[in-house]
Amino acid sequence: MKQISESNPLQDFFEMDIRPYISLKEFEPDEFIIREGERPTYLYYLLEGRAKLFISQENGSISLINFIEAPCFIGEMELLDANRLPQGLKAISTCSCYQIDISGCGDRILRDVKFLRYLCRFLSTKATQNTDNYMRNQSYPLKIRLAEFILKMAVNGYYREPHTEAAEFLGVTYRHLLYVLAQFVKEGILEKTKQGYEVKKTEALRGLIKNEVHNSQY
Amino acid sequence: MKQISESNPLQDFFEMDIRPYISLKEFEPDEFIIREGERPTYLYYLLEGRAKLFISQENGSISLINFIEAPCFIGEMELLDANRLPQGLKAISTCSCYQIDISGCGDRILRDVKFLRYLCRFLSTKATQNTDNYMRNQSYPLKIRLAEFILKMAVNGYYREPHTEAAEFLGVTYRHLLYVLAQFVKEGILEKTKQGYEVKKTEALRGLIKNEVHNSQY
DNA sequence: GCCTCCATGTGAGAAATCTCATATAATGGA
DNA sequence: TCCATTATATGAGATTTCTCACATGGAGGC
Repeated sequence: MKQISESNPLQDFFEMDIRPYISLKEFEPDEFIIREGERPTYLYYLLEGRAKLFISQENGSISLINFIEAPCFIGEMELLDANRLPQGLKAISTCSCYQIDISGCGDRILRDVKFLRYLCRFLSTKATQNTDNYMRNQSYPLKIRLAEFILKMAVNGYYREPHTEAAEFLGVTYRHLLYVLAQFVKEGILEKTKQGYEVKKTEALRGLIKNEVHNSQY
Repeated sequence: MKQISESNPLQDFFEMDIRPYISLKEFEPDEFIIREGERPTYLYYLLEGRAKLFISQENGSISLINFIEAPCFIGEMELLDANRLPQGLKAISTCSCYQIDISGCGDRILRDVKFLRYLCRFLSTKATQNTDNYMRNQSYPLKIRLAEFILKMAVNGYYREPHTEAAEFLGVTYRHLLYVLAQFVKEGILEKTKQGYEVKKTEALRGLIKNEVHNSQY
């Protein structure tokens, strides 16, 4: 955790001098960036890496609900709305972030017009992208969505998500997920090992996605 | 279009005095609130009514992409980002709005901390809701999603969306949409007339949705 | 009027997905 | 250790949804 002193790209998002509050922070794969229900003491800006958002249901089970991809802010919702209960966020790959100590400057950030404007633009752009994404995705068969999912979740060439979690996220039954995974294994795209499913043909997965996207332009 | 002079609920969202720029405006069903590609001259706040968001594809066809429901701002994305090309928005039911003349105060609004903060909170809450909604929906069979869709789209008890548009929005084939609509007719939930499908059993549609939501809590 | 285009509508078989039943590890308490 | 719970795994039949083929009707251009 070293201090940033010189010019910093993050400074572009603010009118105030944010640099005194910034430090660098890395999270290892599977490490929690934010624990569910625990109010974060930092506002993060994810420079590199992927993370997954969780929420736990009334019945106690945990659900994967979304992905976070660099570059973007993390924890801005909790900063904006003190009443919102934070969702859990866990690193997929190594995540390097700037962390901004909001205990020192949270109220000033919330009066920084440049930052608020940037955030509004970012959030509305993301909303549009999310909608597009949902619309595009909903008509694809599991084979395609699973291909995307595996590529997003794989670390060092290995896919090792719990099937129950994946099935819920993908909106299909456990049974059917297993069925399609078995197809991938039969086609030699995946190989089952003790460390998880090894991705043998990344290109085949990418191909599935690309073809489907293009076919849908009818 | 009458002037608002006394206290106004919209004022709560702003630090500046917004009242001089506000007027009331009503849109009839099927009337465009924003035409695609045409930069709106007002920021709207929808008080009552429902509207649908459109976008036209590269190939010239038009796609329904989302719903807007009161109360919420309309046109805030275009205000925030002058480069964004506006999506089309059409009233489903009668929509009453406040309209804020941004030619007179757009730059002041964009420096209004209270407004920007409200908008950030609103956008992030909406993003969360959208995600939840999408997650919940994706696993439902068409029967359920169509029930919701019909309830949202019906005006005065009549559903009359073009099937091509509806099928695309719901992410199913035209063929299958027709099949499920025919089921609804057979069950006496809908009745086909020259003015569109008449909704005969609103409660049956609501029941479909509710049951499915509850069943999914396993 | 005639032609084209597109939305509407129907049938039949195939593919995707679900339900249910059942069995075997793996995991976490008591 | 043993038990209870949960994740993993597979089979078989039912339901949902898709594909494709084809027919009809309306709207606009000429």
